Amino acid sequence: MAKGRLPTSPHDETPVNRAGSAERRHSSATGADRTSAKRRVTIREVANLAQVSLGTVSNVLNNPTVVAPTTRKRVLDAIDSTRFVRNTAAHQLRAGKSRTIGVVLLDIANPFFTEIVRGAEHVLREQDYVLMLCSTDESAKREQRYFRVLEEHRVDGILVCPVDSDLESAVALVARGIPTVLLDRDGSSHGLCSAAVDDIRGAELAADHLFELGHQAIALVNGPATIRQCIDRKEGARRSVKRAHCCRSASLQEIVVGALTIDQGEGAVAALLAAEPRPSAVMCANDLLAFGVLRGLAAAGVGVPEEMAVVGYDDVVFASMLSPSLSSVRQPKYELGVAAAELLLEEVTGAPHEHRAIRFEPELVVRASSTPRPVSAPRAKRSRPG
Amino acid sequence: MAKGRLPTSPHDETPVNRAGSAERRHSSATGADRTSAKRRVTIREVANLAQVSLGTVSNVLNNPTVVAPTTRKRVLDAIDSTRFVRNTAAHQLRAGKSRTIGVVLLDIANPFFTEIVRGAEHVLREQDYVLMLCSTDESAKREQRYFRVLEEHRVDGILVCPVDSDLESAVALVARGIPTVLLDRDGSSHGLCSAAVDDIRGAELAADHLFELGHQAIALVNGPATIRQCIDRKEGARRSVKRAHCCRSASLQEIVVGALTIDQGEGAVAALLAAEPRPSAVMCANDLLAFGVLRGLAAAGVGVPEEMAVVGYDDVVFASMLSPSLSSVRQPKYELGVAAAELLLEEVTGAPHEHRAIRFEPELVVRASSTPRPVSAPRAKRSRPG
DNA sequence: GAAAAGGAATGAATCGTTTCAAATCGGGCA
DNA sequence: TGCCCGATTTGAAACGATTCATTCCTTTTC
Repeated sequence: MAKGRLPTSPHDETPVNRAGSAERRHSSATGADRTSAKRRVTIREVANLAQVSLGTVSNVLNNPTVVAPTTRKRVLDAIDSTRFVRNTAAHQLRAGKSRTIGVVLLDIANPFFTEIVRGAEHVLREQDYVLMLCSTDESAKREQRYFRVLEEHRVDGILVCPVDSDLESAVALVARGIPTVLLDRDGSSHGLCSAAVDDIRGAELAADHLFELGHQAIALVNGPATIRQCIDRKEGARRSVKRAHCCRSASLQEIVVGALTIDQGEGAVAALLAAEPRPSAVMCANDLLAFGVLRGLAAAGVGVPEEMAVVGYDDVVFASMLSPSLSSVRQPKYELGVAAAELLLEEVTGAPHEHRAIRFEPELVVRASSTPRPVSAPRAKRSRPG
Repeated sequence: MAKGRLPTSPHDETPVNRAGSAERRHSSATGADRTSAKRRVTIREVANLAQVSLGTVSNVLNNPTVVAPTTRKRVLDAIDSTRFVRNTAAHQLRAGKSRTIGVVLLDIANPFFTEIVRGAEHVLREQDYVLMLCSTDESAKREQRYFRVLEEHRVDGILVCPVDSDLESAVALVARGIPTVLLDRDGSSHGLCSAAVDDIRGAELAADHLFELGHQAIALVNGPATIRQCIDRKEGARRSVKRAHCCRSASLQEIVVGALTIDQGEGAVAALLAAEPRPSAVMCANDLLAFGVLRGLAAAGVGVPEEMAVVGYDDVVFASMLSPSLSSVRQPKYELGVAAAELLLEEVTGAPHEHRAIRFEPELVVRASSTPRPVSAPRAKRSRPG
């Protein structure tokens, strides 16, 4: 059944001299535990032991107040001594709620998304929901498959950062009756709930910053134009160029890569350095791309920021620790997750609720990678205020 | 229902001037879509439309070969036109399999774990399993709660990196009949399946490296002694010290922090600099701690590696990009996830199977943070071979 | 032409809960 | 004593699939 071949990691393309592995078999036999897997305790056995009916046990579980205290205690004792564990599948089948939320995002290895997940998880855990986490790696096909699986599981709702810029896939979910909230993407145009950051504004901040530093030719290392964030960030940069152009020569070149990853960023450096006119500054559609660009520039011996200024997007936690530390557009990641989860919870619980789009403001954090040549700079200070 | 208060992120302790958020309400009403949520299509409706019995539809779904081609086509068409989506809860209730795997790990924001998850997900997705991802943040209580929830959901199996060093919690799972495989932790002593890396050996590599560079007093910034990895890595360091001690003066000081995070690492720097004798090198129980230590040292104006050499553990993808780039003990993360998932799959599918412990070898990657003062070093080269 | 064989399709029973109308109980009141 | 009422408890009917012993047809064989 299990394939013998190890799939190789897309994140570790050059598996140098892969460390060998050793196996150690234990003595314990296989069938033994499997057959001994005692049948699961059901509510019925609890009822028998406690000398009550099925309905009463169910009430103790779901409506404790309606059952007499002495009976309740008897039932609870029986639950303890039988080690009863409620079967969610049966519960769900009858009651129609699964207490499960699907979370579908672009890349689980991106710290930006894990921070969002933390926020969402915090809110949902308190209400006893559990998360089904799915990473699409920006593949629409895989997104489709995950939606299908989540629907089969009858999740109570879905938080999604969609792959495609048209919101069709998300709209389809809602049409099928699944409460859905967009993550990091505005849904007001399609009447969807969402928690997002103004990406156009964020990109404007980044580009304005570069133009203010005196750069004239800047490049944008961008992801696929199917992804909304990429479209918006390009639009923001374009607006900034237009404004800057009125008072001086300003140009924007776009370098499009296949995915928002470190490796793709590194791969973009060749094109970046070959561009005409050669840009003196580059902004990236996200931090992972910027990390890759920094790595590529270092390998090519191009000094940052002296020969090339770099600005990222997301301000993931590692951005401040790079060499050189990376200027970036900060998004309130954790709060984004919290807001989206609360919105979804409203829909799921059927609380009075209007669909709405929560929008956060981005904030530019300037660090060494775009700081005008400090020549004999003191040791880079922590850039985080406070 | 939803709390008004935003929970604050444990990863973002100083929420400077939190960006405000704006809401925009859409016109679409609330009740409307909720009520219009058409009842779900069942297998029965499909049967009616296709003019066959329930059993036949079920067979088309699960045993396509036993039903005649023309009938099969009729049923498949009916499934399409009714947009039927199988209800996993009902399936699970009767068939006893949930096609769901629980993954319980210490910290979802740690790139080390996300890379493991990628590996596991790759294997499990191919077999149509979906992951329930849970992050314990090193809290035994939360781990307990997650185990409970996963058991209620009748997951087919669990991949877990346990919080406590005694493997009680994991053993208990197995005793309750839930196939369980340990992640990044050897289970042979308790007859559990596991995929792990030899942490004692890894720590020895790191410490040996420092002693070979001529350091005599080294420190270990370590996490809670409840966590197995921390215990083993300390043991490895201790063995190395003992060996080094025979030919010269060698000492090891341990600084214990509360969790394996960047912030905790930064917080450990004060103790590190106050230690007597003052260490000239420090190894950390994982990379996130090392990141924090680097940040703290930079803030304190201590030069790395001249005044203090630093070595991390895990070699997460960002380690090579820091300032200075971080020496670290590499673990085959992705492969770890793959191996664990394949092991679990064996148990779950009931394939002939002995419990066994797969063990990978760690590998030291030396970078700038511990490279003997290169004085006028050329621009740091990519440290990754290849 | 009857019997046997085997391929397809059937549908009632079942999985473990929740739900809800009906039965039961125990006083309080006339 | 008899009746009524509210508080508890009961148990059968869902929920939506899967299973499997049967039934129903055709063919094949003798």
